Amino acid sequence: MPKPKKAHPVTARSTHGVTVFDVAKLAGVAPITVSRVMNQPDQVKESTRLKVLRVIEETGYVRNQIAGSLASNRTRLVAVIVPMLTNPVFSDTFQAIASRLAQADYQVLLGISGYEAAQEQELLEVILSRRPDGIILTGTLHTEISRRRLRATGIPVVETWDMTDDPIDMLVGFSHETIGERAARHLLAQGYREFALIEVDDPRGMRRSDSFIRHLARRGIAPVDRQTFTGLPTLEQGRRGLVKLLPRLAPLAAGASRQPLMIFCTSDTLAHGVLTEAASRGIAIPDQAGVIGFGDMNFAAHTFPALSTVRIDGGHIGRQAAIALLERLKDPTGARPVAMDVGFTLVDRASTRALPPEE
Amino acid sequence: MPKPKKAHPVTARSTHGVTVFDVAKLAGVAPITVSRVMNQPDQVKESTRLKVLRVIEETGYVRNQIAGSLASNRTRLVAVIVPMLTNPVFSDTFQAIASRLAQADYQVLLGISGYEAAQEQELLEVILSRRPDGIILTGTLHTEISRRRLRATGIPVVETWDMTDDPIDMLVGFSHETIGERAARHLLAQGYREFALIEVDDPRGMRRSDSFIRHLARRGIAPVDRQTFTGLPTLEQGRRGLVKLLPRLAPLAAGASRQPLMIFCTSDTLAHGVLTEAASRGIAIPDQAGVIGFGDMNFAAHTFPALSTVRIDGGHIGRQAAIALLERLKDPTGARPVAMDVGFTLVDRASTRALPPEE
DNA sequence: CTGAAAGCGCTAACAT
DNA sequence: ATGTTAGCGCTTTCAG
Repeated sequence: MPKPKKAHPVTARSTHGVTVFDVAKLAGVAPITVSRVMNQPDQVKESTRLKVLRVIEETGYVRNQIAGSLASNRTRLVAVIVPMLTNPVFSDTFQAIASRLAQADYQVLLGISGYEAAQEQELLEVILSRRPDGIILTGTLHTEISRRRLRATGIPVVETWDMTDDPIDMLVGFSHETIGERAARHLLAQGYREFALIEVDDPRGMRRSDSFIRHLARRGIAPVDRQTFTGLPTLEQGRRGLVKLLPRLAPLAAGASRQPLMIFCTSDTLAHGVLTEAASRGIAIPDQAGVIGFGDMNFAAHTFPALSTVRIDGGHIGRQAAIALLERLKDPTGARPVAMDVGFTLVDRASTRALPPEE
Repeated sequence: MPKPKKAHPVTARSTHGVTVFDVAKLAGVAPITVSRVMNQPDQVKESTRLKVLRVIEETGYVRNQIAGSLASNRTRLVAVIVPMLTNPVFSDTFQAIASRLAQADYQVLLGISGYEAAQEQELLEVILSRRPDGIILTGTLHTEISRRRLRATGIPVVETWDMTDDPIDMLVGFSHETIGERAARHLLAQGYREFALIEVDDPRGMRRSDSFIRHLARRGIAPVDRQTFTGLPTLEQGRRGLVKLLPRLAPLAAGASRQPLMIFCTSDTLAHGVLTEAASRGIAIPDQAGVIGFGDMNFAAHTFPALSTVRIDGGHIGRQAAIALLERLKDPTGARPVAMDVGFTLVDRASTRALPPEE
């Protein structure tokens, strides 16, 4: 007598669940046919398909994707690493990615890196062990080990929120350098001639700053007063930044006629702090000083005065990243390189203004 | 001659990767020992452990959690379903959950329900097929099928952002009814005697509204002018809501002395719309009308005037939910029921004020 | 269009 | 402290 299989002993091994074998037996077909009903329904005759579907319904069978993934070597899982979800620009990106991928029956595995390349590397280790079909990263600043590992796996990767000449694989973002330069051009065109800068020591933001200053220097404006803080940007730092810049504003307070100072902040949060401190000190924005931020966070339009800023469309980045990845997953062989610049928008609100031409 | 195993043929079946067998052979141990080095390092003698770790390092072995999960029937995956990530309160909750779980070596699988119980049910299907070790849901409004399925699986479930007498399993949230009542009490104590309500047809928000009105009625104040809109709350709806309430404000505009109208909004976004419309019409807040919102979204403190509201600490909910789940996962047998009310805070800002006692 | 056989890579259970 | 055996539940491959 052959030993009975599927005895469902109560151990950690068994899930007591209905399996394809159970469904197959009840439907009078082979397990593989049940599998086909779920994965390639077109290849199954309608009558058989309906029969199987009815049994699935009756038994309450829930497929086991774990087993399926192991056998097929595809997980329908995409891992997304984001620095921080409490920043609305990233949650927009993430939501867009998840929505677009869900439409194509992919699920999203989240990792939060906290802006740390080292933490990202650890996350990647865990993530790779789950064999995602694709990976979407934020930024292009990864450890060399991360880059090597990712390239070695051959898993499609999309880097977002930045541009680089040496992407791991695909790329959807914008150029921090271009933002710095375009902002400088724009503010010069508006008539500003005096500049200061408030930033935190985030490398991406500093690339905007550097580019901003570089362009000003080319136009003969240097040096720029640069207040650099440490860590994630806070309102408090913006306030302190303005306090440090007070000497630059003093001459006007004394009645001397002069151009307003333009304060370039690498984050809306810092800029918001500047506005707050200015209000508390009776410094008139934009008359005594102009302020521009970065991100167009949801409060930017509602500060007083409303904040001029650089808008990044996080949702758009997410959608494009998802689309690029899906394209590749659909046709892994036709791997054209993807490097999409989604650009940005300079948003003029009340915290800056066009100045009358100089005498 | 025995047929050779592990020939790594180039097919969809093989991943060409290093496996535990390869590592085991090179380290001169059995595969299970390699497994133990990764999962129960304490059970392996230090010398063997180091030997195995070195081989792992040298070969660049990346473990396959898919296979591990199938064999051990544990995935170290927690599924989280959120209505919408672009709402900061939910991204706070989600981030807190992901961070806390990551500390305990669990990864997070995201699902976005778009506030739809039907969509949630479909998501659940996909999610259950991945056999998560735990599930965290937003709200308690699920389809009956979802509830049954979840109970049937025996997977630990945490419902959040609400209270109910009949949870699926664990519960971490607050009572919408209590909020309505407490808000009514508070505003009555401040001296308000006339009330209106702007809401959207979200069931959770309407439970706050109903409770608010019920309490006012008990104090002899009825009926309350109730403006109900459809869909997700927008600033625009708030503006239109105030327009509809203009007749209630007219007598005061005509010079008659009377109490300001108190406008209870089920969302900060609606309340913000009211403030915006009021500003554009020269209606004085809080003198002619008081406004209170819900959520304490990040703009609430920065509107003009600053918005009074009901604060929910989304991060706290997320952390507590994660902790409750981890506790259960650590000791599945000692399953005490969890039903934690995290409460809320009434935040008084400039859009409401204590009125002088009536004559 | 359907099926039989053979794993995918790992770990539970039971030795030793 | 380590090893042997036997799957976990599905899908690829190769035949009909």
